Parts: sequence; structure tokens; C-alpha cells
Amino acid sequence: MQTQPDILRQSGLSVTDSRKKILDLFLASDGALAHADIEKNTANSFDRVTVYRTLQTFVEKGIIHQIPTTDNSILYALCKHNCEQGHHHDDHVHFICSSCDKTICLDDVTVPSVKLPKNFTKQQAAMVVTGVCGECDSVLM
Amino acid sequence: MQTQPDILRQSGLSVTDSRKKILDLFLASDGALAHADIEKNTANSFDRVTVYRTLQTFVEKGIIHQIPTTDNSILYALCKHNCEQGHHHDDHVHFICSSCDKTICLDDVTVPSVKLPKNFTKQQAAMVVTGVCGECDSVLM
DNA sequence: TAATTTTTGCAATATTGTTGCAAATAATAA
DNA sequence: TTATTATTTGCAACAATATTGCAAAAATTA
Repeated sequence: MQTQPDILRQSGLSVTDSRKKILDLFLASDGALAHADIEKNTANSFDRVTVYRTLQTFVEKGIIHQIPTTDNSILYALCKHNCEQGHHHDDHVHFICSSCDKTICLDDVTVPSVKLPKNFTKQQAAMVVTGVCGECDSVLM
Repeated sequence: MQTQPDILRQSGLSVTDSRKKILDLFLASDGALAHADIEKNTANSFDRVTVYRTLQTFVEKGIIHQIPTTDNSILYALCKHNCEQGHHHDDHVHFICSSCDKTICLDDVTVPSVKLPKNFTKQQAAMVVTGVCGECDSVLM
């Protein structure tokens, strides 16, 4: 099994406490994390600036990816498949549960392709679905 | 043809200079606008706070909708179809051109439906495609 | 036109994000 | 292991963005 240091070294990053800790948070979380979530969990250990820089580095190295939101925040989630430096293969749908507020990567649900207007060329596509997740659904019953 | 005051009155809003001006900006723009765009165009006329409040009101009333982004900004675009108060029927795909940076509502391209995992319920779905738009494509030729 | 309701601007404040630079830490070489 | 080099971190200062209360101004209603 891959440990945090492995993941970091594979991406050519020095192994530091802050990077290990933040990576841990992602590995432990089943959903996506907002910057604020990470800051809350590391406030005592690291400076705010370190969090910004670490997340930025992780995105660049293809360790995490960003999820589009409409609420002026950025969500991050682990890249589970084979993302490489600068090349995110992040073609799965993201689901935001309006009940528990978690953002879940639906790794098995691929973003469907759409027919674009004439002369439009696609580079990337992202899809975000909101609703109630399986866990909340069963709780609400 | 609908004038700005009409649109405002239909939503039950008082007709004020700032609302007319901001609505004008949207009517005149072929793409989506970021908060910053609007502020640039109104800085001399209105207070920043008014812009925040106006946009918020417009979203609530279903006059404009928000477009998800990964860059920590919010994009707004006119609702072209029949959005009502609190009910956005905003099921079209948004296209962000990486060349001219405009965000375009593809009103004729509907967000395709996806098969969600068991017990997941969908409320809304948004799709953002990046690439090169038709206009930039022909310029680049 | 007067009364009432709503909106605006200002001021203060909170939150979020960025940059330069010296100190601390990690990686590399000897 | 230790010395050297490269990288990362924290601090401080700053910039940009967003929020709130309240009095003045403007719009709506009567």
C-alpha cells in the first residue's frame, strides 16, 4: 500500500510534515475538502500560507484536483486514477449532497460527452450534480 | 420587447438606477460576467456593496444564475428561459473559452442525464466545458 | 403630495488570498 | 555521519474580496 511519503516522492516533492498531514486529511476523507476544512484541521500546526502553497503544489503535481462550485470556494479532492503532472484525468462526475454537504467523487460515473455547436472544440468537461447521497437517503427513511 | 424595468417589475423588484444598469450589462454581454467585471463597469456609479446586493437579489429572483468555476470566482449569466423565483431551470451547458476567456451559455445544449449510484437522488446538474469557442476558432485559422 | 417601504452608501470589520525574505528543514554529496 | 545545497516554512505586511448595521436617499403606495 502507498504511504504518504511514497505519493509525495513519486511526484518529486520533498516529504515534509505539512504535506504529509494534508495528504492524510484527504486520504481519511471520503469526500472533497474545501480550503477552509483543511485550514481548520491544521491551524494549530501550520501557517495559513503553507496550506495555500501546499494545495497549489498538490494540484500542479496531479495529486488532487479542483471541483467547480458556485459558492466562491474551491473544493479539492484526491485524484484517484492516473493523474500525472499537469495532466488531470479527472473525468468523473462530482456529487454534492444538500443534506450532509459532502462532496463525493463518483469515480465510476463518467462525464458524458455533449455535442457542441459548430466550430467549438472541447478540452475539458466537468459536471457537478447536487442532490441527496446514498447515506443521507437511508438516514432520512 | 422587454425593457429592464419590465423585467425588474415582473420579479417584484423596485426599479432603481443600479438595478437597471447592472441588468443592462447582462443584456449587452454575450457571455457570462464575473463579479469583478460588473464592478469595473459600475465603480463610478455605485458602491461595491450595492453590486453584491444586486447580484444576490437577481439570483434569488431568478433573473441571473451562477455558473460554477474552479478559480474561486463566481460567474453570473442571464437566465434566458423561464426561471421563476427560486426555481432556476438552468439546465444548459456552459462553455468557457480558453482563448478569449469568455463564458458562453450554450442554451441549446442540455446537460445530459447521468446514472447515479443506488440511493442517490438528483436535484440539479451543472456542466462546464472548456475549450475554444467558434469565434476564436475562426480567428485562429 | 405625504406616508411608507425599500434601497443605497458609508464606515467598520471580517474573511480570503498573495508576496518577499530570513530561518528552518529536507535532500544530496562527500 | 556531516557538510553543502536546495527547498520549504513562517512571519509580516499587504491586497483583494465579502459582510453587516445604520442613517440618508430614493422608490412605491396611498
